Amino acid sequence: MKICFFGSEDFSIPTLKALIEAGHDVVAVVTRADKKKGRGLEETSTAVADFAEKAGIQVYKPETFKDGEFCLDLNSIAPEINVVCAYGKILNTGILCCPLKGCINVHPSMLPKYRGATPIESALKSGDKMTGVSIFYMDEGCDTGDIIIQREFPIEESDNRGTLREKLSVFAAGILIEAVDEIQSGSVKRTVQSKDGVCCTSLIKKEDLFINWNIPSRDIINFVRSVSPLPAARTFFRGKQLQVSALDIFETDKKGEAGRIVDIVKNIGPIIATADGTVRMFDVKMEGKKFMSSWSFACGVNPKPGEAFEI
RNA sequence: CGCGGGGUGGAGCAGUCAGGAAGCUCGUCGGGCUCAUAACCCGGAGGUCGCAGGUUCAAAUCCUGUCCCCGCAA
Repeated sequence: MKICFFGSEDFSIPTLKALIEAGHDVVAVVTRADKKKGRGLEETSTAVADFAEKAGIQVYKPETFKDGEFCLDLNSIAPEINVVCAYGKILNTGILCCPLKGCINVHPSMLPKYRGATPIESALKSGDKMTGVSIFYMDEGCDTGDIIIQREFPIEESDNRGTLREKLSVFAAGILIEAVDEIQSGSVKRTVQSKDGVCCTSLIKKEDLFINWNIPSRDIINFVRSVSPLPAARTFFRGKQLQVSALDIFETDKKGEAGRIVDIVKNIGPIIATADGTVRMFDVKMEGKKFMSSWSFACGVNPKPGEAFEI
């Protein structure tokens, strides 16, 4: 199949790779434009762009679709289908309608659940035990199109955003190949999305990264893993920002108001009160430092029971 | 030249502004207490204070250069 691939993140790469390895003719890769990024604000291309260039595929980095310029390019490329996987931009009608056999998207959730920008994070934050991957025909709406294949995937207790994204990216690649094969052979079936269980997700804002200690332990733990290792959950201690990698419930008799340290346990570190119990931290990162164990943090900073983590 | 923080015994920090004998919480080694202990007490080992120059009677501390790490912002 002659395919034009749209993707911008690490998540996109296993899918792109699978398409190439399955012998499909990936004629072009479209990725987000280079951005100034990091210390020193150097222009950085996406991982997808680097991968595609190594594979010798033509790379496009359109700034916008509004001027119709890229649409002309795409028409001359004339792919049979567009495959979109974590591209990061909304495609307009011109792009969607260009390929004869349609435009399909890889979405890491069981649609119509968790439509939108942060399906993986939302599943973790909700404490779900299962999530999945949906391959669907794109339409004008946001993740509302007809489903081609949908398959469940388990979430482990130990998973966080990083590990689950990685697993799902590989899982998704396999399913996408099946979907493309069905399209190629003409055996593809379309299923309209259920009207029930619709649920939309939005981007995670910066202020959403701060830990609210005044909710149940389980919810805090799930929240922290939904943003770990990046962009990482934050809290404040003595006016300085701390990043926290992971939390777990730690039973103790000591009590305190939410956010306060109730005890310092040797080789574990500070024990912190929540709305309904107490938790421990694993690794923490202070401003200007690298991640260190919670116990190292306790050795260096010497927190006292009664002190509070804020915001 | 986007803004900022940091590199101090094995770990994590303080000390730097107002130069003058290397500190704190741990770990480690030896001894003691104890039925016992990851608890407690006593004692010891371990550091060219990132690297290179400079100022000074004297530099972790001031000046210059250099390498590495991190946060913000995007």
